[in-house]
Amino acid sequence: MRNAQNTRDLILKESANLFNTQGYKATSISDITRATGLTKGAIYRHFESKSDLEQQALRSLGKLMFTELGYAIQVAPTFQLKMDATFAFFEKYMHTPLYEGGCPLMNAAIEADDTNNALRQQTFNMLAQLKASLGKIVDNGIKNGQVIPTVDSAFCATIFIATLEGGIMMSKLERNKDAISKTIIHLKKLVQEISM
Amino acid sequence: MRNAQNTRDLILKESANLFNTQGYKATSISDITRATGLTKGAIYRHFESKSDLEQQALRSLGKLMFTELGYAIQVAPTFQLKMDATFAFFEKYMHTPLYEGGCPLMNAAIEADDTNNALRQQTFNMLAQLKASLGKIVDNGIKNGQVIPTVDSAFCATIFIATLEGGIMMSKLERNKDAISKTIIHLKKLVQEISM
DNA sequence: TTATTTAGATACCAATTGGTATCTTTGCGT
DNA sequence: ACGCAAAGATACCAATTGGTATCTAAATAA
Repeated sequence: MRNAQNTRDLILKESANLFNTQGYKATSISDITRATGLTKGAIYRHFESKSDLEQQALRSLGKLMFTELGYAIQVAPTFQLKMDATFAFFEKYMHTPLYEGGCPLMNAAIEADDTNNALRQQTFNMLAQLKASLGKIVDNGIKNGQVIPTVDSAFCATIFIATLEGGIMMSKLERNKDAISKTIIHLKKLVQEISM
Repeated sequence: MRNAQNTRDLILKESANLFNTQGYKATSISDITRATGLTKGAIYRHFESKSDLEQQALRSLGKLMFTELGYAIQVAPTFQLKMDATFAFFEKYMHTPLYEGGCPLMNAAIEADDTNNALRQQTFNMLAQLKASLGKIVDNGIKNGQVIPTVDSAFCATIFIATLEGGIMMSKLERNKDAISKTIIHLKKLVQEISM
């Protein structure tokens, strides 16, 4: 055929981009036809409904994010370097973003109210995964004698995520790296404090 | 007449509520007629366009926020108590919110892309005002010998805002106070560190 | 080469969007 | 009591929404 997999990927990629920049509700099927050069018929052949497409698009954004971040963390050998890699990943949202429109987790979290429970649930899971990832870095740091043993890994993970996400939000609004850079400087100090 | 000011206030209040919970683009004029019990005719008599209403609604949310926060800060006598009041204000988003839907600054910041420049500009100004407010607390703290003089007030303000906003986002998504509470504990430690 | 499956295009649908023109009602000043 | 201006209701508009039924074209299997 005209390669179903390729067009599916194209739809997913373009719609994910639009959803993450304009918002899920605010992006129409027509927007997606324009971005892909396809027609409605093609889109509805590959996806059951707009809601289905939204969920799959967010899933693909999440996969992209966790793949990239996970790799960056994995290749860094020590606790401090793993944290540096994490910070670098989030700072990248400003100059060479993996996807446009900022952090898909935050975007979906803000938009997905009670009217879009599927999206909310998915975003909730993304956050849980991110917390687990960062928590594990700290826990491994403790195991490896790089982090003070009394440190609360879940607490740290929450602080890291909240601060970074808030920094991205501010930097996106102000259209410069100032806020995210400051938050990272602050978090690096925190990393120092819990290191041994 | 049927009290123009009252209906204007009603429209503003209900639309602000809807905008802040569902989003600006996602809230239709019909939603607002339903919430107010008025008709389109009434709404378009008081507001030029939906965009006009959006801006005025955000302005009223901002005013509400800064009035409440400003007062809480003002009545607190010392640096540390002013910061405590600020934290308490943000923590309140979870149990007895001043308005539904979380922080209007963050909501508008995430939604207002390049397609809604009026809203973006306004949100930008709100953030600047918040940064100035918190920065001033620190600066006054320095003047009054309550904060270490070498502390960078703009830096602190950015950290405070980013961390709090990120915490609110997480807590709203997780539907419990865990994240915001943790971020506040963390920020209080920071306050301690810069105090003298 | 031909038949069959299937990817994608076209043309439609009712419902909803933001917005407007017009009509009715209400309350105030006289 | 009455007239008038303002407040709000009603009825419409074209454009767009998500979604579907149908049609055409392309690729594979025979």
